[in-house]
Amino acid sequence: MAIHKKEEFAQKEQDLAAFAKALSHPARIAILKLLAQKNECICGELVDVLPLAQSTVSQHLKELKTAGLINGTIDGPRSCYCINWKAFEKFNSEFSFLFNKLKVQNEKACC
Amino acid sequence: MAIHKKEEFAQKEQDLAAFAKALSHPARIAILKLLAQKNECICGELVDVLPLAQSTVSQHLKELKTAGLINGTIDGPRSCYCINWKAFEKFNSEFSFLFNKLKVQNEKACC
DNA sequence: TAATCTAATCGTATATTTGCGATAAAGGAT
DNA sequence: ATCCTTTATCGCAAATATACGATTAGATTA
Repeated sequence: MAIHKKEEFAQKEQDLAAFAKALSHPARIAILKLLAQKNECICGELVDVLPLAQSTVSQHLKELKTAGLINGTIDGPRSCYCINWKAFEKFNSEFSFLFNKLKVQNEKACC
Repeated sequence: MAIHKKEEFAQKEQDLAAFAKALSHPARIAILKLLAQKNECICGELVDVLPLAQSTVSQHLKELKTAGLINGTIDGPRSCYCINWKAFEKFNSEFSFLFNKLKVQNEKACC
């Protein structure tokens, strides 16, 4: 892939794609589910539950954090994570908007 | 990546991840938008609008089709595409379900 | 201070994705 | 039958993603 083409698309399309990309691995879906099953931040624990090495889990967490889907705070020698609802809702509504818009415009889709 | 780890996660998590993966490139988001702006199937046209070579567009279409997000029919020497609403709605509602479920369980998220 | 514990980062190997040009396949036009 | 048009596929190169062990960094404990 000699040339980057992603930049040539609209910013909104890039943002949606980046959001989807963050969700595009089962490990990251699983992490989000685990973060949701607790009503407090999770410090560690993820490595024990997931079938992955500590470094790999840390890498997935970093990706989710970079994408803005989770927050991480340092608590002594640990790191605690929870879902960033604001960003999450934002992207969810953007997706819903796209999907609903598509649906309305295409009720008589052909094939 | 010597070993495949994706298979060790729950099927539902794999399905959601696969859906997100299909949406994880701006070109594919753009294709879906273009398919939605017409009330009929698009035969060609996509290559003229997108900043990509014909073979690359064809490849993205194949990925969307493999993921089940679009339908394709052959019309003489052309191929026509439109969105597969059934699959699209299914995944959308699954995502919404996941997100809403998370939201309800986590109204007092901490960080 | 030294030992320990947790988590991030580094280095590396391998797999996958992205992109293009070239080619093939298949129907329509001359 | 021969050309043309359209689209899929092949083959390749380069970039990214995935995963792990080893190491580092930072804080708590003995």
